[in-house]
Amino acid sequence: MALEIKRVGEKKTDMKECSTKILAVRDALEIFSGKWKIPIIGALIYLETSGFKELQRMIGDITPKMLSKELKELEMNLLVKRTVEDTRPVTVTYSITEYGKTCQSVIFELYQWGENHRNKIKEEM
Amino acid sequence: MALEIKRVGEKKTDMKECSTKILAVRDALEIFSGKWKIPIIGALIYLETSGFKELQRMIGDITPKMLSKELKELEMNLLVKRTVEDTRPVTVTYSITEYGKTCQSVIFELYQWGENHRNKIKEEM
DNA sequence: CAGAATCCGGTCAGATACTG
DNA sequence: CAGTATCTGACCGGATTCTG
Repeated sequence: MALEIKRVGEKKTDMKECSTKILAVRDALEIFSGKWKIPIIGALIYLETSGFKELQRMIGDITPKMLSKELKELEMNLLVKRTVEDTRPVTVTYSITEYGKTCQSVIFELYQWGENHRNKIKEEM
Repeated sequence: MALEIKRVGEKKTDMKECSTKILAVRDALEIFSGKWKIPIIGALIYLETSGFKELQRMIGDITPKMLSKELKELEMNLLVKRTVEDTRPVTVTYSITEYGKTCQSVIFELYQWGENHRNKIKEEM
């Protein structure tokens, strides 16, 4: 199970081991958080490949600045591939990488939990 | 699979349905993001029940303001229960709820993906 | 002990305008 | 088309101090 900590041994060891795990969780969280990461990933999975403007239209409200920034981060994390074709004017296409597709399972977990949570919270009111 | 969008029918319908899903994902993300949520949940799963100061010591660097704020949010989301015992001085204990434990699976998914991602990124350098 | 109140710098993200 | 540049208000999170 998550964050399970053996109750044997000393506390400090356990908490240290735990901190390392927490770092991994935070890494994952950071990659997906921000207002636009998930929409972008979703759109790219849907479109498979897309230009900048097309992507912007698909997502809706995002400003070019934000789109550019988020795409850079996703690219750094190897989830998205940016390709420049040397036409005139230059054609730039973005596509999701095979590796990028592996995050679908995490996103799906988040979706399920979130969906369930919404109902839970509503019930309680 | 996550964010799967049926390729039949019209785009607008699909994207709208997709937006709703994205909201659920964002809800989940919001609950776990912030610098301290995961450490707090982890500590509470470990301690099962704890006082404010004890929790603060366990987590390490967190200021009382942050701890207080995060605990309130977790309580609002039914993940944490706050109990006040009418002793003198008052004893306040925090514990994880049964429902709170259900997020372990999500956190574990995040942990696994994050851990794997760290290696992936290292490889690439 | 269990917090609340205040101050404050840094980052986030939107609006707008501009470039090649 | 594919972005960059600048300005700005909002918010996050830390430090410190104070209360019952």
